[in-house]
Amino acid sequence: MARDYTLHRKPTGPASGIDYRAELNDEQFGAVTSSPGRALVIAGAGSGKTRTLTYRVAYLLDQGIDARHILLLTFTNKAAREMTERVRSLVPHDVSALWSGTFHSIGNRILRRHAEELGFTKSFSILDTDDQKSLLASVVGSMAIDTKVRRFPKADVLVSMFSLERNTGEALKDILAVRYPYFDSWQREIHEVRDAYARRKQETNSMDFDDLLLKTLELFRDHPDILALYQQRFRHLLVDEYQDTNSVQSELIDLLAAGGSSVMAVGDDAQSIYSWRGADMGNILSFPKRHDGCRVFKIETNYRSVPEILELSNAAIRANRSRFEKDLRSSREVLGVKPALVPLEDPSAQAQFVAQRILELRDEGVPLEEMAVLYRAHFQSLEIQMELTSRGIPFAITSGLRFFEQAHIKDVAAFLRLVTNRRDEMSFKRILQLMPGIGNKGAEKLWSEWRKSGAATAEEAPDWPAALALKGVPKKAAKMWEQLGYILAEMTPGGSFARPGDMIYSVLEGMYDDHLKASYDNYENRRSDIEQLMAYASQFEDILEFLSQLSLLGGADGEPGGKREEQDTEKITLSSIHQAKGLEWKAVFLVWLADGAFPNGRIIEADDEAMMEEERRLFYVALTRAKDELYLSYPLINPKSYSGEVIQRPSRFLDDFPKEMVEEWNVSPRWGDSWEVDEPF
DNA sequence: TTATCCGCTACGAAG
DNA sequence: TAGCGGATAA
Repeated sequence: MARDYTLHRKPTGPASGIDYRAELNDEQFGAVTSSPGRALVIAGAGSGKTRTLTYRVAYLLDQGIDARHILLLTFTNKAAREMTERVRSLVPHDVSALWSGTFHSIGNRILRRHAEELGFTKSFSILDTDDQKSLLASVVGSMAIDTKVRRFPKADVLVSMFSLERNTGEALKDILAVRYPYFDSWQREIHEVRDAYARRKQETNSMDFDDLLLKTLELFRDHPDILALYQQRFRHLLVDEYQDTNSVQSELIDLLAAGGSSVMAVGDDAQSIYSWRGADMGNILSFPKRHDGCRVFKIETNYRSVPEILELSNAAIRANRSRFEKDLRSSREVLGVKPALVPLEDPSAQAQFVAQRILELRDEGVPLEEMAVLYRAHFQSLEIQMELTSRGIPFAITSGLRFFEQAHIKDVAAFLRLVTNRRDEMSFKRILQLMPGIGNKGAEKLWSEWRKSGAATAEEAPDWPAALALKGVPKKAAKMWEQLGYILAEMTPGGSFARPGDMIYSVLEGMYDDHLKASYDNYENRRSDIEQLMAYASQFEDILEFLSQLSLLGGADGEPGGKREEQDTEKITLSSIHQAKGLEWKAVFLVWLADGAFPNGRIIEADDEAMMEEERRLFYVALTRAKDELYLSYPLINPKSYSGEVIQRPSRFLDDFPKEMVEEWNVSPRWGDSWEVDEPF
């Protein structure tokens, strides 16, 4: 017989004194102050979703809930950071015990604590897409598959196949049949590659991004005692962007909630744009069914956009068949200016138009911070970047290549990964291939020597220079090889780990700086990137935490360091629509609205209704980012298309709303001068 | 086996 | 235009 006993912890702080009634509208108030239990909040674009969630956290704290009982899950690091900050500024409570983060980062946190139960050590490495590709290439290479006779899927295709399988829970066989019929004849081999890949990850003590979710789920399923631990701890679960959860994420929540915790899931079906990584709108639709006594709150007042923009958005999304009927009402006054529809001759004219209009808006008093250029895919920002640069307009771009995915950053990180996880095959080989005379094959050989030597799996820290006495080191590499021993020894003084920042210093000065000078023409840039990384690293005491952050933080919102002076200067934002989700600006330029660019050509070809509807939701997300002014533009000709000069059709999404909702601008060039914009009135 | 050069192709979104 | 795979030189 167990006895229930309650531990009364001292309250984490005084009441916040927030007047919830006054600071929230009725719809928000209802959700924020709802009693514990299960709740689904359907919150339209711009309706104060973040506000609702952060006030909910504040409300829970005010009710005397211990911060450590709250788990706040988001999809992006930026959202996590923003919410934590807003909560911090809202309440006087100490919230350091509150867990908030992306699903992946929370998974990582849990897995580090219990890695042993799954046959890993807590210093497991995290493989990014790049590492996954190399590992898969190595797996395929070792399997004697004759890729010459018939085309075998390339590593990046394999990555998406396996990822889709794991994130949707569908069988690989079915995924192949439906999405990759042309590889169906390789079915047996693909399954073998998948299994060998899983074994290699285990052997090398590494997890990929999908593992961070799936292994957490596995941990909970196979270890009821551990699950119970977290069920007890997290009495209040809050999930942002619930419509974008995939089967693994939704199951994780359901499992955690099964112990009787409260759950508040917030989302908007019209903004579900991640099905390509397994997101399933069905999760939000069936949420009330899966959770007993679930209450549904709808928040439909839009505070963001003027009626002209909101009506256009509503009309655009209405073209989708599968959606909840929902009409957002704008709380704002009619502005009297319609969104602009701007056809332009070609991409460079489009870039010039955007740049010129940005300057005009700034003269009218709109700060650069309040403007954004959005596009479907990163490469579509190229001309605009060049134009802004040449006109001296400062911009911040959420770049396609993340900071930590650049080769030189990954090279340096490989050293740190290797000292924390000596079974890290990818890092070991990566370091070796920096040396002259060692390529793919050489690295492979030395890796197996290294494994044979036993140092890879030894319990205690190796004497590095001695441990590296391996057979088969080419003469050309001998000098650097010796140097490597010293560097690794320096990184692990007395068998413990040096500080992350010092480790990077050792790598840079001990060896990598020479490599940079020898291999790249932009040595200075790369060196300063690494110095930036060093500065960022010195905020960390714990090497494992630093490496986790490096893998989990996108350069998009977490560019390490970020030059301080630059942060003060006013900048306009360039961003993909996916990354713009949840953000807002006074003026938004949505560019490249041409069929084939947006909607994306592959989706047009696929001729799949569901995919097209998701694309349209993406369009909707873009439109609803704008508060006051919206410019929809497209180039008529694409001269840089690889099939030569191509005349483009305007995006089919532009047909989804009546022409009267926009004002068409005729832009004509004036030569020898800047472009002139003829406004109809 | 590695390093380099050259022609050909494809150009999606994120943790 | 970069990023590759294949061919060739070292």
